[in-house]
Amino acid sequence: MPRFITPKTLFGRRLREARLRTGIPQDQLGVLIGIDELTSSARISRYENGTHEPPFATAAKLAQALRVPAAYFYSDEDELARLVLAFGGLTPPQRQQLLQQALKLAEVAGPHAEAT
Amino acid sequence: MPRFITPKTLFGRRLREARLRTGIPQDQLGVLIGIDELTSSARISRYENGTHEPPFATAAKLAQALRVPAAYFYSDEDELARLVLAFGGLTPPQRQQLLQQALKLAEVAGPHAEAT
DNA sequence: GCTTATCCTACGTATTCCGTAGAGTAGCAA
DNA sequence: TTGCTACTCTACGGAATACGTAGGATAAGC
Repeated sequence: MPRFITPKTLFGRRLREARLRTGIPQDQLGVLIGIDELTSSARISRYENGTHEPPFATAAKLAQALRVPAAYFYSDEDELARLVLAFGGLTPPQRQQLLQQALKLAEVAGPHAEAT
Repeated sequence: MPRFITPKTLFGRRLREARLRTGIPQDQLGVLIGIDELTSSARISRYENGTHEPPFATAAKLAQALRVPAAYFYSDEDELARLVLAFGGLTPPQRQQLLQQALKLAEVAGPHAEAT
């Protein structure tokens, strides 16, 4: 069996990206979110490879463990993924500032676009 | 039975928010993503109320129908949700610009934060 | 070769979702 | 009031999916 299967899902790709950034193995990540050490590697592996898709509650725990917003795992476009990631590293006032910038750009783009 | 149950999940809350913004009923939304008209209201209702959680493929279709990034449904913080929403309404160059702004802010915030 | 660390997967069980069918609520008109 | 329509919710059983278990596969280092 191959050492690394290419993720078949967006979720799997993002999860692996985030996990490898931190450098921790699959089983350790599983334990971090409360999975029994015996089964944790299997679970994470299936998430990353895309054979199984976890419920959101699990995704949220993974996000917390990896220090990324949960929405990161579901960001289809890479630019959006990076934006979400950056947002997660900002202080509250910086987040406000970034949001204001986004809203201003959206106004110019087209008021028909959803930007409540 | 009450006319509107308060969503028990983040996904349900966001989905209802997005759907009501467009003003279309549950069954129409379901049909838009290819669900049979007979069953579509039931499905959407369960998603919104949080009794069931759809697979991501379904969430992606809903996002497309409602013209929001799929990540919007999984954005836990309201500010992030609005940011993602705004991003969805931008042109490619504007997205680039917004991302650059975010990365610059992230640098100042703390280089230890993940902002690759 | 052996050992260790890491990742993958087949099997059966458990959990969750889906389609069906129908009921509850609100609004409006006659 | 009654009836009609639009919209939303939910119980049930069958279908689909995830989970726990156990063990196999690969790569690196000794």
